[in-house]
Amino acid sequence: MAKKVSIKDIAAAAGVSATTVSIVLNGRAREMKISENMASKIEKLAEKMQYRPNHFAKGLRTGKTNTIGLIVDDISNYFFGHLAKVVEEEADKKGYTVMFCSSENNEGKSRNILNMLVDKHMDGYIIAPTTFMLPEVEKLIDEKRPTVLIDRYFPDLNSNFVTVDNFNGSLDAVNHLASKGIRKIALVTNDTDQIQMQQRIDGYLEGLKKNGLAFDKSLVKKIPFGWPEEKQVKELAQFFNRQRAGFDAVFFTSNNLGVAGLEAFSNLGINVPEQVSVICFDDNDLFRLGKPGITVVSQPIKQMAKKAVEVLVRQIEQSGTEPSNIVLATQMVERDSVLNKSTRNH
Amino acid sequence: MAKKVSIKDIAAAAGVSATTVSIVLNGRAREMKISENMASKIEKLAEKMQYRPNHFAKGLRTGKTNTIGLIVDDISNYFFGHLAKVVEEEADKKGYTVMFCSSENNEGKSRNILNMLVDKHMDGYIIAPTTFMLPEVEKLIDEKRPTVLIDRYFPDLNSNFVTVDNFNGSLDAVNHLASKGIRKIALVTNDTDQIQMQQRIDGYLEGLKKNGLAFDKSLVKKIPFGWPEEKQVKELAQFFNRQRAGFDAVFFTSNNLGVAGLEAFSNLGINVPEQVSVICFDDNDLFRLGKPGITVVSQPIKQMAKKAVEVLVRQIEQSGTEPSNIVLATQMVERDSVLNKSTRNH
DNA sequence: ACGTTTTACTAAAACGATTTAGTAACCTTT
DNA sequence: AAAGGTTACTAAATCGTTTTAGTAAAACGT
Repeated sequence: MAKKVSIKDIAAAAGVSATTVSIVLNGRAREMKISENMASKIEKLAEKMQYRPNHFAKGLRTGKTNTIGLIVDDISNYFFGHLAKVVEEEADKKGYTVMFCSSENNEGKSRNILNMLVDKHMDGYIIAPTTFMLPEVEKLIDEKRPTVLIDRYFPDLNSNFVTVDNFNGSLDAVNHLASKGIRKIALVTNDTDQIQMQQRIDGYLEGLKKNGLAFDKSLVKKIPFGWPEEKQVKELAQFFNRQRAGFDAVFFTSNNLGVAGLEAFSNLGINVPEQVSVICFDDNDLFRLGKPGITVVSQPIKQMAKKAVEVLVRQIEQSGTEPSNIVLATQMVERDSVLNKSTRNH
Repeated sequence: MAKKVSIKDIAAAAGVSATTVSIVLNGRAREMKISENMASKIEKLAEKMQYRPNHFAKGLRTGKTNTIGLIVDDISNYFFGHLAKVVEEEADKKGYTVMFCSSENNEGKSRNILNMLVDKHMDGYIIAPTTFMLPEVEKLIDEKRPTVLIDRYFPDLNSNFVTVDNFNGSLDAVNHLASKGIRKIALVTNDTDQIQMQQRIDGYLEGLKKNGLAFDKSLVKKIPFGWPEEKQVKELAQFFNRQRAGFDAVFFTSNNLGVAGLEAFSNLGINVPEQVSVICFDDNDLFRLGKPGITVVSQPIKQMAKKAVEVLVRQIEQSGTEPSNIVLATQMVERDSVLNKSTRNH
């Protein structure tokens, strides 16, 4: 059971003090006027003795962990899973590991998670914040801890964030539907008051207005966040069934709502796009490869993650930079879920 | 800028020594004969002063982090994403957070990751090991670090693991196809020598044999692991095109191969199941909700994750338990991707 | 050849907890 | 009332680093 080698063991082996070893292994040999000979001797010894610095001791002195905390709603969600992957990749490139937690959009859990991460001294935080987290996030920023919000943000909080242009994305979607002669567009969204959802709804409203379409409250369905999928499907099936004649298209504001919606249509025997057109904010494998392909407003996930890590690491390594507010463009990806009605209408 | 409160601050406020405070806050007051009065006074003070123990100092003394490391191939993959989610949930219930890394089935990265995690003193490890990781995993176990392998394992290594019955899952798949009168079954798998893939292949082979079907080497396609999806699709399209007449069904040994395969069929204009039947090991949203629904051998992801955490935490908290080898059953989920040919043949 | 600078290091404190080895003061017991 | 036990604490060491404040010896400038 080879005992862990410490800096002292190396010091003893090299016949010098721990200080010298520490200096050399932190690459400050030149700066601290340690002789070339001694430096390379120590480096070789460290290598040979398989020295690995003790993370706790180092952290205790320096406060650094080389770890960033990532908080998302749900790691198993297509969007967040892919986000997380790129965050991890990019972080790794810059020498950081990532600790992730799912908030499940749950008040208690959101808070606990953040406290836990702070206790564990993350060097920085990338957070898709739930609305409950406002006080905690505020505190984080007050305390000058490097933080980047992602996917959504708090309008009244001056923080780093990376989002997409939700408003124009939704507007594009409605314009697209309208351009195909569709006039009755239902909206399926969730009941969180997260800003990105609000913006998507606003985009929808603006789209209706711009295209001279009436807003019909009965065509808006809000699904409580966090419901299990089957429950969402049931609820949507009921809604669709009740409003059957009332709409020609449905705009879903998130990819998991879209999935539930498609399942509901399938259960009801409603065909897409023959009986109803569908468009969804955010993409996934099902939309891309399923039959029919679902037309979506796709988000540049990779870019979002990359930017977030970039901004965060910059902030970690040279604090005091101004908050970056990054808003990326979405992209409409036309597939087969929207039927052209304009021939009929015009 | 409120300075962090330490145990000493509380000690000072309570007029006692740091020792006493430490004892009380670790719940050992009774055991150590600290008076009720003093104990509750200290607890109240800790609360009021918002004391949070320093993770590094604690770790330095005790070696514990309350963190478990999770290594998967790719967190954005449906299977691993869902696995990770449940791991996180279960770990959270038991007071642990999880740090995750994607190995990307890459030799260098696999090793680095594991070293990094060990450096950061995870209390335990849940690993979907790449074959390269054998030496590292061996070392982990030698050093008595709590470790559970998941999804796959090393046959020659006596370790905890949680897998599914890959052999019988595949056998079921082939039996199912055969029962529908299908006789020419192609196999699409990857080129890793991970045991779960090997077992799935073995199950396929056994299935052929049991059903009196000839093994045709030209109907087996191995896709190099880690190729970008488009490349996989191209390669598969080529393969399918070349062997067009040679097979009636394809058995995919993993869910991402299945996705690529469906895309290839779609690109070639080949219809499932009219022109080719499809069955896949492992499920996802596309298979479940796409048209046609894909018949799959589904894995009990939740259960796997739960078991893994359970076994790991047991090992962490009372070391010296015998390794658990847990093999869970798979389940065939019949959908619409397999055409019944038996009426024609018999 | 004298004072100053530079070189090449080191001793000890500090980070914030836990743990070991005590020790007064009080309480029993005989 | 002396011996022994219990109660309710504490001082100091320790974990493994980094950092501050040195110091002896060599080199340099004049």
